[in-house]
Amino acid sequence: MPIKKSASARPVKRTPRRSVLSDEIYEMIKRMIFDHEIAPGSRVNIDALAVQLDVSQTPVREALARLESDGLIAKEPLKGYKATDLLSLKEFNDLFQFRLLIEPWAAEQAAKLVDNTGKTALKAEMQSAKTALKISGDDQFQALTEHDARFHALIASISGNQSVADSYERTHCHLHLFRLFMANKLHLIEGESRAKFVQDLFDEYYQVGSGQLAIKEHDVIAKAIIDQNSKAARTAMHAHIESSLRRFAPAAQAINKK
Amino acid sequence: MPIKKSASARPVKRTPRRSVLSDEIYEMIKRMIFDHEIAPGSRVNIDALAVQLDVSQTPVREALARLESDGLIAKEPLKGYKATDLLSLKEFNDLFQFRLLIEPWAAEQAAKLVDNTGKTALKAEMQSAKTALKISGDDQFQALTEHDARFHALIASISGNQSVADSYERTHCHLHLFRLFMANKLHLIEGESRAKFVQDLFDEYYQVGSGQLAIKEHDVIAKAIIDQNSKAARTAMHAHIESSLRRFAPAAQAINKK
DNA sequence: AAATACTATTTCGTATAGTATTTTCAATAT
DNA sequence: ATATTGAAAATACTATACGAAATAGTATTT
Repeated sequence: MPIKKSASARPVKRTPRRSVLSDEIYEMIKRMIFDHEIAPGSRVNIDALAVQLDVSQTPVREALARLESDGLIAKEPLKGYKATDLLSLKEFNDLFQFRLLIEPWAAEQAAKLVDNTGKTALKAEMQSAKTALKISGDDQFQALTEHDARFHALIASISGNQSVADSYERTHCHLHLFRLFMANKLHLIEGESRAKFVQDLFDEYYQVGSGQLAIKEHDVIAKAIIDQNSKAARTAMHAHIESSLRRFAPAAQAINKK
Repeated sequence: MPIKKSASARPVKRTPRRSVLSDEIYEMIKRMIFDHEIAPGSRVNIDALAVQLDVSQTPVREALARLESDGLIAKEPLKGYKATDLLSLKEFNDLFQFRLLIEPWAAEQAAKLVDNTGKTALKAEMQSAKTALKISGDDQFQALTEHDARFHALIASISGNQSVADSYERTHCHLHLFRLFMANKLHLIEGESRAKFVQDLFDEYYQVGSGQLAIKEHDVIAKAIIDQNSKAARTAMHAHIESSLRRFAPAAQAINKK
């Protein structure tokens, strides 16, 4: 009786991979765009990227094709891929207008349809927000951004309408807003002599002050949904998005003015 | 006096390709999904597809990656791609609910912002609708579907909000609705003995009757926009989408009941 | 200085080989 | 009969090398 070849060849028999390389690469590249490792507007060379990530071109190409559909990477035929530019002021306003069309409705629906699972998830997400507030430095803004993304996606999901949830996800608004924030920050750092001072003010304004405010607004929304008060949920979401628009507008303007 | 060099040097040289192969393949595959050459829910074999289209796997993979982002193809890691299933009744309703959130607003904005270029484009599109009504048979439904897709996309574009326009395009609603229609038709053909009779009724209802009705509704919307009557445009668009929902609902129900 | 020609780089697509995983299907056991 | 098992086949995934075609940059000529 021969020894099982398959067993001897793969003695440990590692658990089957649940994801494929191209998916990981997709996430990696998205991450690189997220934190300016790939700067807005910069060229993306497939070869170089493949070498850098230590994979072949095949998964990189698939990832870039998906990122193009997502609107995070732009393709110019025969010239290559480049990271999309930062949001123009118009795109910024358009994006928030779009969110105003779907998110207040989503919050309203969520309040109508939420079940115990949804309520638990909402409470957990708000708990994670409180944790994020304890972090300090740049990481705090990133943590808050990620909470924000999850919070809004969660509500879209609880609304029960997949089309709405998908359309929200595909805006990648948290990614675009974070890029604006980072670009603004980098700009300030390289700026005049008062850069450090301005930066500190900026940090305080955006991270601590604004962060706490945003989370307070999230709290109102979450409570309204948990109370199944649909009108209050809609109103609170509307107010939150407009408030968020006002918070980010200076950064969007500064970048476009530059 | 020398002959214009740029003219003499270039004419022989064939015009540079404006698109790359993977884009053409993307369109081809989308087309194959559109008219059930790739049936809903069926597996998509990359190898076979590459052979069939007479290209290598690379452009096919890029196209499929994009189609997955579009939600037209689903990927299961290590198992491969498959065409998405037909819309469930819930997805169907969700989709129309989503459209109700953005399209009436888009029509309203379009009426406010439309310029002469937009008015001309709207008139041209309505003219093409009249032409489509003259076609007979199955092609008519396809022609009407394509007009419908262009009409709604045009209004979203005139609204000036790129986020809104993109989100509409990405629903690919005309594609999904056409697939529902075709599936229903195929189902009827393979059905009972009264199939032919029912089919004729169906044709008349959906193609001639419904087609003319849809175009009448488009006319109302187009006129409101051209008149820059924003409230009327919003109302007309809202009514049209609800009317369209009612027209397609029987097909969506029939398929889900099957 | 401007047009042209040439070179280098890069993108795009092909071809192929190898590995990992799923699927198929028949033999075996329950 | 049903379920389990295990090899074989099919398929998905990744790597790699190469070549054609377009673009970008440089040098040369007029």
